[in-house]
Amino acid sequence: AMFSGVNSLNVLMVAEKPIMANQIAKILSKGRKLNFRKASNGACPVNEWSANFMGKAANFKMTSVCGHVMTLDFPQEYRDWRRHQPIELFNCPVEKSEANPQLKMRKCLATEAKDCNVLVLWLDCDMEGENICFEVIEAVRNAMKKSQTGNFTDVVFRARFSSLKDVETAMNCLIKPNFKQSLSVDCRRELDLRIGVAFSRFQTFHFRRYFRDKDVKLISYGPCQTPALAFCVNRAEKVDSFKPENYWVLSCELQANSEKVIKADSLRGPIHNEEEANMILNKIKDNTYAEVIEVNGQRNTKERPKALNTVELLKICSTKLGISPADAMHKAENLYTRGYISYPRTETTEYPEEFDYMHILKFIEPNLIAVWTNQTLTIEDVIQKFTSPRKGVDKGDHPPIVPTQWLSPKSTDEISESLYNLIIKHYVSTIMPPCITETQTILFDIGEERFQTQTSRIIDQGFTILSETISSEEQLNFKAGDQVKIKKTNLISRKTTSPSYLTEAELVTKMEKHSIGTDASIPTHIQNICQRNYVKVESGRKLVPTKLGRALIKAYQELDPELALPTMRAEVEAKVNLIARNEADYDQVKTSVLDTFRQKFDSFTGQAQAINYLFTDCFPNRDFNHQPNHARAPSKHF
DNA sequence: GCAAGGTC
Repeated sequence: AMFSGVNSLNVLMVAEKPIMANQIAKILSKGRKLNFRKASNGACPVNEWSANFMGKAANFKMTSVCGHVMTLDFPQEYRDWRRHQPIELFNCPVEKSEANPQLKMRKCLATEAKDCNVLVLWLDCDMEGENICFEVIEAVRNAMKKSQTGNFTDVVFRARFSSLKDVETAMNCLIKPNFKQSLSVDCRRELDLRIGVAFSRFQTFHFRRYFRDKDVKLISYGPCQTPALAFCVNRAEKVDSFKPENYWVLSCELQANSEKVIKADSLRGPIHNEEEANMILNKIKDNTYAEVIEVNGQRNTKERPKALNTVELLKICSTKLGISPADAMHKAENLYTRGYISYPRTETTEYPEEFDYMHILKFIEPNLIAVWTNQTLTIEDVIQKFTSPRKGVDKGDHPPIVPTQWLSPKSTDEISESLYNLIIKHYVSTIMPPCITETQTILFDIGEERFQTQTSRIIDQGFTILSETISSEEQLNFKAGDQVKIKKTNLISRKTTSPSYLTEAELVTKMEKHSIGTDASIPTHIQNICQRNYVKVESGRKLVPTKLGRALIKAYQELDPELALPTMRAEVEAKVNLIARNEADYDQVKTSVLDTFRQKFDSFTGQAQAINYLFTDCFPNRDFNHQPNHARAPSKHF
C-alpha cells in the first residue's frame, strides 16, 4: 500500500563489501537477467535486474560499500599537535570525514541512488554493520527521490541475514535499521579516539621534553595495543624472575623379557627435597622384583582441527610459516582477491550445509605432494577416508577459509604458495578421521612405592598421516601379580625449566579470549607494538619486550594499573553495549567513560615525573649535554 | 606522528 501511487519502483540495495553484493544479487535475481558493471569509483560492483518488490514490479540495483564509509577524527585545528593541549581532546569537537577519500564512496552512493525510491540495507549482521547502515543512509538521503509520504525513513529497510542461505528469507521480512546499535558504535569510536590520542600525545610530548630528544618517536597508548603489550611484558617478567629449582625424579629400569628393558617412573612425580628423595630411594633399592599391580588399556582420540577461521589461520601462519599476522592477512587477502581462497576474515568454524567437500579435493590434487609429508598418500586414500567434519561454530559471518581454485606454484610467490598449501592441509585434516591410539598403563609396586609405565599403540592414524610420522609402540604382555626383575633404580636430579617469552600465536589467543581487538584488527595491534619498538620478534616468533615496552607497562602499573589491564577493553565495550540494548543513553555512557578516563589522565599527567626513571635507557639519542628537563605538560607556547 | 573499526 505504501507504494500504491508509485509508477515504478527503483530499489537501491547496499552490502558491506563487493563480494557480498555479488553473492546476494546472484541469489535474489535467480533466473532473471543480471546486468553487471562497476560503480564510478571502479571498486564497487553494481548488479541490476528486474523483479517484484512488495507486490510491484521493480528495478533492483545491488551495490556495496567497502566497510565504513566514514571515519571519526578531530577537526583540522586539533590535528595540529601544538595548537591545543592533549587534555582538550576530551571535550573538543570531533567530525566525521570519508574513511577512504580515494573511493569517493559518498559520491558513488549518491550517484547510484539518484533514480531510486527505495533503499534496502544489506550490511553485515553485527553492530559495525548497523552503524554503516546509517552512514549509507546519510550518503543517499538527499539524492534519492522524494517518497510518497514525504518521510524518508518510510522507504528505508534493513535486511537482517546471518548467512547466504538466509538471503531470501531476509528479503521477505525486511525490518528497520537499529539506530541504538549504530549509536553504540559511534560512542565507542569517539571514546577510543579521544582517550587514545590524548594519552598518546601527552606521552610523546612528555618524553621528548624530559629527555630533550626531538627524535623520540611516537609513544602511543591504546585500549587494545596497550593490554596486548602488557601480555608480552607480564610473561617477560616471569622469564626474568625465574629461578631454577632442583627436583628429583625416581625411576627404575625393568627387564620386561629376555631382550627388552622398560623404564617406569614413580607416581610421586617430582620430589622437591633431596633428602626425602634419597630416603625413598634407599627404601626401594634393595628390592630385586617389581610386582605388577594393574594393567589398563585406554582408547585416546586426538581430534582433527575444526574448519579454519581467521585467528586460527594467523596462529598457524605464525608457528608454521614464521610470518606475522599482518603479513599473513595481506597474503591471504591477495589470494582471496585473485580467487584462490574464500573470504579470509571470518570467525566461523562450521562448514555450510550441503558443502561440496569433493569439489575441493578434485582441484587441489596437483598440490598434494607439496602438502603432506607422507608421499605415498593419494587423493583416493583421502576420498576413501572421508569423515564428516567436527561440529564447529557458525558466527553468521562468512564460511570457513577454504581453497576455491587450483593455484599453480608458478603463478605466485613462495610464501603465498606455502600459505595456500597450509590452507589445503588444514582443509583435508578437517575431513579425515581423528587419530585413535590405545594407551596401555602398567602399575608396579616396588616395596611401598608405585611406578608406572605407558605404551602407545596406533589404532588409526587418521588425519595425522598428513604431517606426522608416529611410530606405534609394542604393547607389553603383563598381568597383575607378575614379578618383574628390577635392573636398576635411578634418582635423577633435574632443574625446573624457565618459562619462555610469549609467542605471537599465544598473544593472538590471549587477545581473542579477552576480546581485545577483532579478527580483522588483531594483526594491526600486534604490528603496532612491534613497529613502535615496544616488542621485538625473536626466533620462534617469540615476542620479547624492549626496554621501552617494559618501561611503559611498568609506568602504568605504578601510576594506574587499570590502563594496562586485559579486562579494560571488555568493560568499555560492555558499557557502550548498554546503548545498543537501550539500557543507557549515548550521552550518559560517553560522559561517564570520558569522566573516568579524564580523571585517569589528570592523575597520570600529574604524576608523570615519578616514572621518568623507568625510561632512562630507552631513548639513546637523548641530549646528554642537558640535565633531564623538568617536564611540564606542553603549554600553548611550546 | 595519534585510537580502533570496517575493507580494497
